[in-house]
Amino acid sequence: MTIGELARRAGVGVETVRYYQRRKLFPEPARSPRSTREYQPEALELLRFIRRARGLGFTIKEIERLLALRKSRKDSRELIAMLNSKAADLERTVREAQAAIETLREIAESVKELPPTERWQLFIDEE
Amino acid sequence: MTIGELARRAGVGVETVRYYQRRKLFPEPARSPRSTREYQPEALELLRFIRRARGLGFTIKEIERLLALRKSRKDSRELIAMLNSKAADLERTVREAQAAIETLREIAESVKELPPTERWQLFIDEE
DNA sequence: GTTGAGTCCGTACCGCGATACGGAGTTATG
DNA sequence: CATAACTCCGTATCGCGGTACGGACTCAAC
Repeated sequence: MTIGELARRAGVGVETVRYYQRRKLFPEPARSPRSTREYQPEALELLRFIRRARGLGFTIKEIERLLALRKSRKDSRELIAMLNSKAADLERTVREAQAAIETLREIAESVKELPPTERWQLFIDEE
Repeated sequence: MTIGELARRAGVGVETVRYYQRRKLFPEPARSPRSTREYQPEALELLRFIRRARGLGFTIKEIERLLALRKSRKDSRELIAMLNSKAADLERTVREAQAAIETLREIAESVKELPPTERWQLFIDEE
């Protein structure tokens, strides 16, 4: 598989694959005689893994760790810890976003009732 | 008020205030004879407004627009539209985060039951 | 035989929001 | 009168995750 085909099948850009390789997320594959990268099917799996993990909110640094765990095939404790901790991060994100949504709705409601001069006070956060 | 006092009272860093001024979010105040910035109380209000808007998820570009609206004291339609649109963005964020949380929980569950070799398949996103 | 698509490489740049640095000047306190 | 605490300014750097560029190459189809 060439880099273009790999990227297309994994749903990422060619430059992204090269970027992951620079970041050492992704091993440099063997080269063909004409020096183009030759990917094995496992590379596609790996790239999909990365894409999925990104989609779940893992950073590249965290994915490095996930990949190391995957390779070492040790016990699953750390993996489970990472999954739970990421879920907890996202719970916090959700709570914060929900609080912001509520505030936005409140402001929107009040704006309708207030004259232009007072309207903007709503935005001002004391403390 | 000096920049340091302003920043402290608004809960941001001195460099952040200077940054906002560079970005034209925040007007350059008058200067004292010794060339330090002299802020009026309104500056504190303004900075708190900005901090609040940031906390609600508005980008600096969006805040520029909010500030323009605030200044122009026109009707509130655009303001309300921005509030609703930001709330909608956040709703999407919430939904995405919740979906990710669910997936993470599912993976965590399944990981416990699977041998090391199959454990990682869970992560791989087809398509 | 040339056009187009793909690939190679290094490096630069993007958006976002800050944050840090360093050398110089001013002011209050001891 | 010196030490600390501010402030000034321009510019550089950070973290994050890419994305783009440009010149050179190989290859298949027409």
